[in-house]
Amino acid sequence: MTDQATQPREASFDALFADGRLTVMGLLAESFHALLAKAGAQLAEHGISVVEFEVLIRLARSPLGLLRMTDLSAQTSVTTSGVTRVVDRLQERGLVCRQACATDRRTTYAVITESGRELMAAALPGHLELVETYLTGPVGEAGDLETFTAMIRRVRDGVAPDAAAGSTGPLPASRSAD
Amino acid sequence: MTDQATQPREASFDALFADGRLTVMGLLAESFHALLAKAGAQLAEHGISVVEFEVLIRLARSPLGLLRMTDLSAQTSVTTSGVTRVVDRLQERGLVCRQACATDRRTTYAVITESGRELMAAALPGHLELVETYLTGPVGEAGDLETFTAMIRRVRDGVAPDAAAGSTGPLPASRSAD
DNA sequence: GTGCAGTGATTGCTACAGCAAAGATTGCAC
DNA sequence: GTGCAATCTTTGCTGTAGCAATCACTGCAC
Repeated sequence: MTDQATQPREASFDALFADGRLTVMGLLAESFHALLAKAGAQLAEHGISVVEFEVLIRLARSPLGLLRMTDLSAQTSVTTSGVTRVVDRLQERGLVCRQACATDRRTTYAVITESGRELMAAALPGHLELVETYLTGPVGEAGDLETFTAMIRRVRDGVAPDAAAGSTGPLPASRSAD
Repeated sequence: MTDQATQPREASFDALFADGRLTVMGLLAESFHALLAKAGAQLAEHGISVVEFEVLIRLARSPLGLLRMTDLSAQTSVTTSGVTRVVDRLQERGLVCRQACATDRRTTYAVITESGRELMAAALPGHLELVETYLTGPVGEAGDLETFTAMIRRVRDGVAPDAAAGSTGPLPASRSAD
């Protein structure tokens, strides 16, 4: 019989693990995960989580401060059931409220409240500073930030084309979504 | 009552949301999230999840095909309790096994089995192809892949310096969340 | 040897998110 | 008007991951 433990590792097998693509993917995973952890710790000081921040920022950016639950889901990489529960939590804290749609009784709008806007105004500067410190700053030091943005946008367009399209609905989606 | 919906948005408030840093962070989040979803769907065909893949690949890359639970945790952005359960699942499927350490009875090694290596050999080519299609390919089209790698490595070094260093070594006197 | 601080792995508890199903409503075909 | 497919949201169930506590062991001081 052949020696089981050490034998089966052919050169072609090991070579797979040396692939540069794996390195890039690994670096991206480590970076993003750590970035989220930092952001999460900072946002926790304001009493919200990363996904809650994500929902609030979409609402705050929306012209009328409201979005349909479905659109929130499309814009935030959270499923519709997830949005239901996130909005539940935010509503309990008075950061958003639900509002019925006058023309279609199936749809529910999530609306950011004054309190929600205040929290965003308090949390955003620190968040931007963090992004500057750990993402855009280092990127700029190793190359051109605009180039990086173009690269990552290209990736996004390829892997999540739906996210690039503007949010559907009655609201004027002005520029290409970012 | 005061006009709740439209009044409180000063120019300086809106300006925060137009910040380019938010755009880059958003693009990165969408890209990475979608990338993970694609990878997860593909790996599901092989019966494993993304974190299970992450653990298996670390073990497969390790010279002896084994790592201490703690080291696995350090290398995979999963907490030690998370590693315990992931290894539980993998062990039930015969992809890894636990092995006691001869010199320190506290430590447990996770060891990749022959079956685990076979699964990796089956899953890796498709995974690499996917990374090529959705990450390195598009990046290369929008610029230089080496530049991108340097940028993202710079980010990683800044935000997760521990991951860059070898897994061994005493923890630097650490203040965790800053 | 005994005691004690430090390290490694596991477990109880909890929170969160996805999937699939259900409930409610709409618009369309006839 | 009735029936039916599609749409929007919510809910039940389940799987997973983190935190903090616990158990086991080591190495050191005395």
